[in-house]
Amino acid sequence: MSLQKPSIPKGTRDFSPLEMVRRNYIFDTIRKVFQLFGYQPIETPAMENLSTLLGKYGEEGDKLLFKILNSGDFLENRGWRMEDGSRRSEVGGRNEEQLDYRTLLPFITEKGLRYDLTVPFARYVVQHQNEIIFPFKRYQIQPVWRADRPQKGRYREFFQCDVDVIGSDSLLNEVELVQIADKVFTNLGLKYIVKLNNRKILSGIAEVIGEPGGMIDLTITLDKMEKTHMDFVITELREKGFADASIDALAPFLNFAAEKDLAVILPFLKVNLHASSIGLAGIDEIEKITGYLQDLQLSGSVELDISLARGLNYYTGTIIEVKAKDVPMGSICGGGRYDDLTGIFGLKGVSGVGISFGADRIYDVMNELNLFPEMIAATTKVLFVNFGAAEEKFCLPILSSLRESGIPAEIFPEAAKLKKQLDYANRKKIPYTVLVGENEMKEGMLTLKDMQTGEQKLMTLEQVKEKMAK
RNA sequence: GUGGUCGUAGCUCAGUUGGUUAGAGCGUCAGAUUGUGGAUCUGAAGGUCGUGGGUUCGAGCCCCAUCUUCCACCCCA
Repeated sequence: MSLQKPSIPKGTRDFSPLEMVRRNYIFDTIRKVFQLFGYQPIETPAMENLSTLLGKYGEEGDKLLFKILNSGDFLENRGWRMEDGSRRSEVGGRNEEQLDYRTLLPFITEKGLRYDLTVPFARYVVQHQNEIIFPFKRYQIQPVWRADRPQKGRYREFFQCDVDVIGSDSLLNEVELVQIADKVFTNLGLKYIVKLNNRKILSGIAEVIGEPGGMIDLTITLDKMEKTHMDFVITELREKGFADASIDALAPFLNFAAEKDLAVILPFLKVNLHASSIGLAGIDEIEKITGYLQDLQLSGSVELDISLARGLNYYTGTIIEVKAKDVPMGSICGGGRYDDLTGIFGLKGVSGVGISFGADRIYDVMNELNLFPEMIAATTKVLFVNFGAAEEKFCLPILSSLRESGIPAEIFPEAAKLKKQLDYANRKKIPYTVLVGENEMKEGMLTLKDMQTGEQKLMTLEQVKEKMAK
């Protein structure tokens, strides 16, 4: 026993072989679908400059950024450590006591771990704009980090699988993203619901009720409709400073928040948002998208949910969220359109839209519903039992030959007791073992043992290969 | 960040009102059994009871702090 117990940071996890096999199954499924729709892979660094990250996710997002401490003795360099103990600071000419977190921050950290894949992607697009073929369809599967407090379906390190297309306004892209989600979840055997909304509709509602500047506050609160209820929403809006008249004007929308029938809610919105051109534009977009989707065979349902606000601050148009059926879990996939994310980095007028699959939540949902196929545990097909040095030498070329034929094979690395070696095969669920001792070597034959039935037979290498190939 | 919750052997968990040397099952290792496994039997190893303080003659048990787990809020995949 070591002196101190090792551990890993809060909200992070190790993945053991069984978990990895299952996670790879999810990643492979997703990756295949992305490629099927013509998307290309990229990767970006785990860390970005804080200037890239800060201010893109809202105030809350900034707090959840993992920041990386500068290397070197930055205290010494800033003159914060004085010989006489006076510890005066050169930062903005302020005293130690006047220093707060925000003032200090830029001096001790300038890098952070990525918070999502969309913002680094926008940065990437701007930096590589001359080599990119637009519209650029890319996918990216990498971990992201958030300094959140862990809970159900929430980790501090988790994988996102992003697909985005940038450089095209077409709503065809939105339609395609829904199709991608459909294909991924259908292939994984997951039942799902796609929820759609549009920031322009939300903006229109804010405008119509007389709170044009309150869109963000409104949407965040509206999003709680599903979890809580109307009274809660009204109370919270009042706390956020919405006028009574505005809240009264909002009431009809709240009443329709639960309405899922497009034939009912679309006409309702058209009437009630007629005074807002932006709101009407949003309705129009939703109508076009759902119009296309009607003709496609999707395995899940698609709904317009005007209480859906999810997504980060940079979304400007369509908002997409996918929830798993039959399991209480946050969204397992989400995204939307962002009209000017690259604008912040100096490339104006380029619109993008994308969604992100939460691999870890998908894993949790599939685990809970027992949706992982049994077969994917298979690794080694045949184990060569080790009887000693002479036998090892005899077996190695045979092993190579098997591997050449694409049969995963291994030899036990020590001439341990047979019991131990067979036990190893059992525990690793290796279906066959090969026993080669003096007799077999003399005859140039192999004894193949079926670990399930216990049956064993003397055969040639070719016969073994034939049997393994099945 | 706020509120609650959990932590005893590798794993799952007992542990009485605060009382001598902290237990069980599973797993591991060794042997019964030196080329035939999954079974059975025998034996062994394995613990600063999350960590640090405190109360007490005495703490796994009570108090405080801290870390971790899980859950809710905020927010989000």
